[in-house]
Amino acid sequence: MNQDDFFKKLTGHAKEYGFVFPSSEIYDGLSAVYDYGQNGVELKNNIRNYWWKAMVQHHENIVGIDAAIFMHPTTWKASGHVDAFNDPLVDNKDSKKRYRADVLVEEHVSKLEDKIAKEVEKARKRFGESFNEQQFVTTNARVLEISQQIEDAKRRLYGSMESGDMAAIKQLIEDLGIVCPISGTRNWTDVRQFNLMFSTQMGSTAEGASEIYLRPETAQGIFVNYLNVQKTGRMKIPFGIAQTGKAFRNEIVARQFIFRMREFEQMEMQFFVRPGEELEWFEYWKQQRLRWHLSLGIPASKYRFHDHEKLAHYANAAADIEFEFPFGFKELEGIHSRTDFDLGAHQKYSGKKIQYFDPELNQSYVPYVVETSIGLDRMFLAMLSNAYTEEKLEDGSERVVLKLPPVLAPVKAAILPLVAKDGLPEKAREIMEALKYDFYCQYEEKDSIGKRYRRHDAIGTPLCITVDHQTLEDNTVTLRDRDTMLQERIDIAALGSLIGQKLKPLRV
RNA sequence: GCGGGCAUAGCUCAGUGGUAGAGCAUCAGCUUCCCAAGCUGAGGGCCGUGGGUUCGACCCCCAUUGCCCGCUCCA
Repeated sequence: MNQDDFFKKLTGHAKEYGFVFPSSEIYDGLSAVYDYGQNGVELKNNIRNYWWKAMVQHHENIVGIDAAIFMHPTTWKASGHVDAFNDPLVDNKDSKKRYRADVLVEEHVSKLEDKIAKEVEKARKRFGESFNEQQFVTTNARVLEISQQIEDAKRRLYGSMESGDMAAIKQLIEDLGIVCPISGTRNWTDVRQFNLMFSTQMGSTAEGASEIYLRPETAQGIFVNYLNVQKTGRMKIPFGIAQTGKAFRNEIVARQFIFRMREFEQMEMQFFVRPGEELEWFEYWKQQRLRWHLSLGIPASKYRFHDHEKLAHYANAAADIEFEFPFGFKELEGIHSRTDFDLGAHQKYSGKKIQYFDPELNQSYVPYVVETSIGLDRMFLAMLSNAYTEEKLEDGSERVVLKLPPVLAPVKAAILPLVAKDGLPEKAREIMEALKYDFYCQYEEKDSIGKRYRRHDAIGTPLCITVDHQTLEDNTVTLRDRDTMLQERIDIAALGSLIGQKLKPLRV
């Protein structure tokens, strides 16, 4: 099956079985927004819980918070999002390629700088030993002319960026004679600005209202609460603060199902460390986070690290954990060494001293931060796509089964009377009552037993408990395994511990 | 956002310028009872939305929305 067909089947399955619905579908949907259905919300909650337990409850030095989505506007000045998330974009009408307008200008500038370097090299050869580079670049007419062009271009670019004058940037591109590397033409569209942050108004009247943003990342909620948590929790460095929650980005292109949505959920942990030790911790968390993934029993070949060459404005090291989605290896989780950029910026903008007194070193410093940040929706998609399996059975029939890690499966056990009479439903209800406080179980008596098995295969229920006539005689039931379809007869009293056993994560 | 494709029942799809079909699914009854069984019956669609051409449009034309495929960024 090719990637396209597989992905279509996967999204179809997700909808048909109540995992993911297009948002507001009866109104034709809302682009790149999706809703989680009755089974989807269980899977999503289970992933979030599994992460929360591993990060917060299994680490004595990590605590959680739940910060608001609305934050003071200055937060986003300090974080750099107001500036860095404003990309001026321009299309070449002939090649249909899209470029960042500022990058086009900067690349042009670096070409000019190369030209100067070449002039200098030529001159060095010509003058030999007596060559004075400083004197050459300040006097040579050609070099001076190019330098002047560079100066002009930079001044105009940064001036226009600062004032948000998109027309001026387009004029600059035209004046510099920049051509598209693909088509070689100067046939550009207008430069348009895309702010990746959603904004809304806080305050009841339009006049008195102030513009605030919906957070584009949850991390800042942790940074602005650093002092609160450190003091009230008496946290000692190194320590971490974790948070899960919604974030919003007005993506230019948002597609690929729930992989890239405008509203999405992050699971982040910011780990505060001594300056100078951040790269060791960066390595530690890279390995630790991969272990978390592998503990779910997904093959290691599905994961790989991708180290960033180009770093964001706040990072001094960055790596992704990539997962092999149906459409190839894509970023699932990011691990970033964010230095003291964020806390330093908030210290500056807020005027509050954000420092930690380290008794061992007997000195104060702004802590460095190592971030682990995973997309919950992406993890959901990773688990769903890895689990989706179409099997041909020996009798020639087919079944579709979601081989989800049992700990993540929406329903842990289905409780099924073999037939809906002879007192079997009553017995099955008794078992349901006994188990439902520990595990999410579903009772079903409609349709043939085979059909019910297949229905639960399709939503990934790891175990089916079937009550038959023998149950009434000796209190045993059959326990069917989702993956092997094998059944064993066991005592009702043993059900709880057997299900519990099935849900234990791997030790990795 | 730009270019290309698609849009008919819950799902997968047929279909013709003259009032809409199949299989599966759903519901009811009967039958069967350990891996999507059978029989009978029922419900369900202003053919994505809005315009236009036409005596008449699901079909032709235009626009719009959504989805899929490419282009750039990110969790």
